[in-house]
Amino acid sequence: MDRSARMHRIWETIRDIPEGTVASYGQVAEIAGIPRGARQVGYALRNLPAGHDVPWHRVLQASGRIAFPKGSRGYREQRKRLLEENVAVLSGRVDMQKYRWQPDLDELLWKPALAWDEE
DNA sequence: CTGATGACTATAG
DNA sequence: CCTATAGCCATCA
Repeated sequence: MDRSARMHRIWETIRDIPEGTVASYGQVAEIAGIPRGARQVGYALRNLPAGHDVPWHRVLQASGRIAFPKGSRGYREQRKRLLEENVAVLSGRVDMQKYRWQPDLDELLWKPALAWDEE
């Protein structure tokens, strides 16, 4: 699997995160079929093409914190987008227990199945 | 090839 | 809560 395919797979996975829910970088990586690939998820997001429709703001650190430095432009933008879809952000943090995305069994099985074909 | 980097994570103090 | 540390791993210079 090359760099481009991996990034596309990550972006696709993030597109599946429903409005009003969130996921951690590590969770996105696992679902995308890239174990221990949290940093690669960060890399893929950093390289989003212009005009994308990827809901990047629904991806947070495992602790529920926004990855951008507090007060930075990205931080403010992400916080704003989360609040817009009713996800509470208190002190730069989201309650993961409450908002964590829980994929259907369908997605958990179907997605990895696609990954196997491309090895 | 080698070392530095980072939208990460878990653990310890 | 915060800093430090150690793993992690694809990219990049």
